[in-house]
Amino acid sequence: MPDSVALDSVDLEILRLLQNDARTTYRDLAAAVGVAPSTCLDRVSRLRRGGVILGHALRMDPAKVGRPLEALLSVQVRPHRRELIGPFVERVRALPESRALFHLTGPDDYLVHVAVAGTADLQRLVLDEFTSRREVARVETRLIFQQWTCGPLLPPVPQA
Amino acid sequence: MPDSVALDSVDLEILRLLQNDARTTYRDLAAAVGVAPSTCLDRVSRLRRGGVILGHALRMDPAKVGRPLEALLSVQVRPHRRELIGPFVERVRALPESRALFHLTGPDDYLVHVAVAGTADLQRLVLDEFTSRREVARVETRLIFQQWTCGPLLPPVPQA
DNA sequence: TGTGAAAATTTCAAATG
DNA sequence: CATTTGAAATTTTCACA
Repeated sequence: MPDSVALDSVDLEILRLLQNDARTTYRDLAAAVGVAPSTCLDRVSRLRRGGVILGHALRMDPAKVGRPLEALLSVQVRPHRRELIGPFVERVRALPESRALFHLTGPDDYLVHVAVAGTADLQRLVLDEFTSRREVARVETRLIFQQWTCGPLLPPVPQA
Repeated sequence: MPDSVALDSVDLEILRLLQNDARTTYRDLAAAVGVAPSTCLDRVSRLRRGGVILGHALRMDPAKVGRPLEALLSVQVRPHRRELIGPFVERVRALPESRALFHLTGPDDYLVHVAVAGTADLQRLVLDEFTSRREVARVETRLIFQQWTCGPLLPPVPQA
């Protein structure tokens, strides 16, 4: 599978519309883009097969399911070797509190985005699932006041 | 709209399945959960109206659209006053490179998740869109080696 | 890529327990 | 009164032009 995929203006417009609402019908896509619905189906199938579209995700409000507090945990794993970080990553991913996990450059190796019931739940999570582990050298906790999604992801404009 | 919503086992199972694949049909949901398809439609409509389901998002691979490098930017905005941070947030959200934006506790006020074409593009972004701004006091850049999504978001288990 | 028809799904009103 | 039934409306899907 090639690293990047050739996308024409029809593909780009379809991606833009689907990022706005992933449930847009082929009929509506077709009307907006100016091609036949079956062409939209073909384009979307191609984008899926090409790996441009990875899937469809449900956007949920964590607060509405009893997790009104979100936080980012910066975690140092020491020693930072493969035999330790593999299990660490899988354990973190399996936590019901985890929303996303990043492996980063810099002094803090991992960033974990979590959603919890409150500060007590957050304290329990940090103490029981992170700092109590031998491979976890340090955890820094920052609360999320607010978060925003951003505009559609599109190819960079070629610099002149 | 209430802060949280009463969810029975049917709702929870539907949410779990839809988080796994948001395109699961009502027919398949119904078969898996053990109710009629129309009941699934009713439950999902309710979850949408109740704000539990915020929408359906397309998961895309940034690398496939010419943005193979991702990074997190920690940004200090000084002075941290409403009349400065409102425009800052809107400008950042409108950048084609921005994927997500967080307002955090701690010394770094904002975290910006960006996807760029390469290190040159990242340098341009940091210099032209962040450090050149008067209200931006400091930017710290960390590259993302790898990222993972996590298991389904479900209500916390009541502590005994 | 479009046409048009078949298959599947979504949606809803009425019936059911 | 939430759920199911059953049918209509819509969408998805595909063979062929």
